[in-house]
Amino acid sequence: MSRRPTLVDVARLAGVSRATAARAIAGQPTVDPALAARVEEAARELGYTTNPAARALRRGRAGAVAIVVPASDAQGQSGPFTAAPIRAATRVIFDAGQQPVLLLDEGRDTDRLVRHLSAGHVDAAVVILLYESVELDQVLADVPIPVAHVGRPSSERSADGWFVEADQAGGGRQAAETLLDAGRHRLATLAGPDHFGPGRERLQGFADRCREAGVDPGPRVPGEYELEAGTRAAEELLRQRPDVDGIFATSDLVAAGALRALAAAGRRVPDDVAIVGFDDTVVAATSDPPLTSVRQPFDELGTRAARLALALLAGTAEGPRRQVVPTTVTVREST
Amino acid sequence: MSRRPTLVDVARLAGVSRATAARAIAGQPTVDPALAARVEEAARELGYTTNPAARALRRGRAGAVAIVVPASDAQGQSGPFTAAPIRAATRVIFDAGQQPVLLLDEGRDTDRLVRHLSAGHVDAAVVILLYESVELDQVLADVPIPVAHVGRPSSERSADGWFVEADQAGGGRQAAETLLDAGRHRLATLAGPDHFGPGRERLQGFADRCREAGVDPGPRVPGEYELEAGTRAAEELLRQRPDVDGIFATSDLVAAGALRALAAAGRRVPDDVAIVGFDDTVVAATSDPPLTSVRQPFDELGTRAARLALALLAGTAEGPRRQVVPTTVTVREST
DNA sequence: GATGAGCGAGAGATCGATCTCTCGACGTCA
DNA sequence: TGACGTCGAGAGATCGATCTCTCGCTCATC
Repeated sequence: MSRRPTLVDVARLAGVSRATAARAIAGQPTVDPALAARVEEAARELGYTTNPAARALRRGRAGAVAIVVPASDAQGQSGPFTAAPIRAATRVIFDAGQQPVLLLDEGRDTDRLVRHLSAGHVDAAVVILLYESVELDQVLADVPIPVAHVGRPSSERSADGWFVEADQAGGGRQAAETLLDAGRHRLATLAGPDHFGPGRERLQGFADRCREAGVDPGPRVPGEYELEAGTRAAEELLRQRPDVDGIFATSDLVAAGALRALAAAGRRVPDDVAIVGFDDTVVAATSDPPLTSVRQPFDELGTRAARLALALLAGTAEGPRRQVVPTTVTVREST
Repeated sequence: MSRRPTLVDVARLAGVSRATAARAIAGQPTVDPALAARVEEAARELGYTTNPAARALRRGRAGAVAIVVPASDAQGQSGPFTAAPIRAATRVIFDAGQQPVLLLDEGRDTDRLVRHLSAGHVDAAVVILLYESVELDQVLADVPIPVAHVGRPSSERSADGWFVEADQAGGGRQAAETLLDAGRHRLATLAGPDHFGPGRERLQGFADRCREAGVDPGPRVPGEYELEAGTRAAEELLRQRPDVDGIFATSDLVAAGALRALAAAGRRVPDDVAIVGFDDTVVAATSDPPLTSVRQPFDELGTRAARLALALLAGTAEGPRRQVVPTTVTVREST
């Protein structure tokens, strides 16, 4: 019979009691080194591994941490954005000896998610709020386990939660600096939808930095975060400000769309017009010319949020309840 | 005190024994309906949920299924390819009442992965082999839990495993048909690296279909799956076969790169040259013009593999050990 | 030489659900 | 009316690790 060996088997083989075997394996100091060695040897010989379920039951901890992700558009936008923090968080959680459990927030049926998080399946959660996921943080406020969020609180109600987010305004400032450093002064911005808070902050940061430099941030043309929308917005922009020489698009897709309008209008990039995108996605790398883009530190966000969740679980969390991580600029050929 | 309610609490409140309460909650038929109602009422009142650890211990099942993913290039290629099957598998596993546990295969330290899969943390595994992950299927052959793979066996040794894969050759055939239907007969292919088996099959399928139609599949220009490589390969192709009017690129990135070479050479797409990509990634959607591309059924693969893993666990798996799922063609403006 | 401190190890209890075994009650049939 | 069968429900055992409590031994000190 090939039943999995238990601690009893190890103890028997080593000629000690269960308690001693447990102590030896846990590495507790109150064990005679000779006995500990015997136990370890026995464990190795039997191929013993501790039964996670038994440990979980006794300890009252599941030994698992959830990663909650918006499931909305698997193919579309959020894919590239959520993949990085998911992987980073998974790595941290696994390295901490916990099971990373991936949970999808399907939008509808949030109840089920909350129930799962409350039922003892996991000890803590990392919640990725980037894009979509409307007010999930509020729903999760009542969950009886520690939660670390990637993204920003959707309202005051979740102000007592823990958050890790990218410095959106700072990213806007970096975009401004990039254009200013390239000697551009006739600027303009291609905005996203107004309801998207982070997008507004990017623009705010951009405008602030421009004004600090004594430069007019220029007109702000609104639109959706889509390629065609970017093309249309850029066409509109060229009508409003034909002499534009520096554009900040708050999304790579919009920037890529804008490139087409510029090419169609006979403007050379970056000679006539420089353009900076946002997010540094594969689209930025593959557009023609490749886009200079502001990169959000998605891995870093995931890593920090996971560490935060583990620290909350251990009761050792410290520092501010909102961490802001700086963005960086990936320079390519559009500036 | 706010200890989580246990079955004992429910039983006491309902005035029955633990055993009866357990039976009632499990929905077993051998319970007086009146008592069952009382138990359910009590459970609801107390907010009882069964303790997963206790259940796992008693049942000898962890109640979790792993999803193993290559961690290699989080930012790069595999991101878009693995995201879809991950999500699909996650959904299926969660809907089956199990915890989806995400595990990264970091390449090095495969031992740790194997140990985790063998230690009782999970009851089964879905392993995503798409791209990279060399021979992971062989390493996992000895894991004592059922494993369902997405992708193909890397050798004969893993022939007794369970696999779900996309019909690569079929995809190549579809690409050929798309070009033939568009009336193109002066064809050529842009290949990937030779060691990449699925890429070879795509070309084989393409060539087979061409020959069936009595058309020469044309020259095959090799290269890497990268944008610049695509440009260079297309330049070479235009030298080899200046009159080409239909190109099959075995990757969207290569196709997108080729578009640049074609544009530079003054060829209009699709008027002068039609081109079909592979994978239907965001690059296909955002290139200029947008690429017609062969789409691999990544969600379907993930869904099927997860269902397979659950079936293997339940002992109800049937059908062939290798399932092949057809690709589809997403028609855009390049053909 | 005796007492106390300190340390290591064993026995038993515990975590909570679930499975098995047993028993009691009721109904049916001879 | 008595014996047997059926069905529902309770008591206890069990899964395996770990925590607590207690005991015994050794060494040091008076």
